[in-house]
Amino acid sequence: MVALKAGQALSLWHKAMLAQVHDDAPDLTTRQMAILLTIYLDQPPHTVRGLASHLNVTKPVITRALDTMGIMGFVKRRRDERDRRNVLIQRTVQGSEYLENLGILISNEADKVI
Amino acid sequence: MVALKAGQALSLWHKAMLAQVHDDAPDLTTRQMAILLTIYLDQPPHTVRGLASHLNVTKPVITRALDTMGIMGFVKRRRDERDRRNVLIQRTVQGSEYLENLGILISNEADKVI
DNA sequence: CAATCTAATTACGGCTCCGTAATGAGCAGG
DNA sequence: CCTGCTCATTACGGAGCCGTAATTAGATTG
Repeated sequence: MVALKAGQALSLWHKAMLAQVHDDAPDLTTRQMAILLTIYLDQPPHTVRGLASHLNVTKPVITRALDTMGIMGFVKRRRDERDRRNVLIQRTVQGSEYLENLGILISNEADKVI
Repeated sequence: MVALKAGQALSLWHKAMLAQVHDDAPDLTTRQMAILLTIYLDQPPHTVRGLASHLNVTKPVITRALDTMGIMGFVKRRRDERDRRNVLIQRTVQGSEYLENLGILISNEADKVI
């Protein structure tokens, strides 16, 4: 992977967005997507507070996003037994597959950008 | 620009999403972003009907997105004088700057992906 | 020139998200 | 134990987007 110029970056972004819109897959909001990717790409453990501070949003935003993505089956919650105030957010098979497909999709579109 | 593997693509996507969330710039929905990019990257003329068919969404979706992005100053409308039923969607300086910055942002993040 | 077709918009009811503020539950120190 | 603190969630009113259906305005055809 070498330099991606601004124009090519926009073109890639365009294709990826179009693919997302065309897919009638559930489309997450920008915040939800950022949260999901953080959960899957950054080192655990993940807590509501940690995610809120990392993304610089309020905690209810995280709670609601976890609710929504929990229903979608992309994440699940577990109580931290060492400090039961904490909630640990965990990955799921379904979430992994969703992101894997997304990665492939973007990668494929990148190949089409000269 | 050469091969972008799925994992790298996800990482890039992640960073771009995080940057979008951190910026308190107005964050567009996926559909709005797809519409805006189509207007700026594809050949004009652009009409409501054409955009709706290109993105495979209903016309009110386009109308509403144009309303919102019009208020933001990212696009403007003009009547087609040859067939006054049509509305031609046009670019603005502000919209160009917005997308230019977005392209640079993504490009910069791409540089950080090994 | 009336009937018909087409483009875009508006209307409407429903759903989701937002931010702020209040609430519930668990830990910790005196 | 009880007071204070922290973590997460819920409550609430407001705003935006959705899809379907109706509406407005302009073109077209016989």
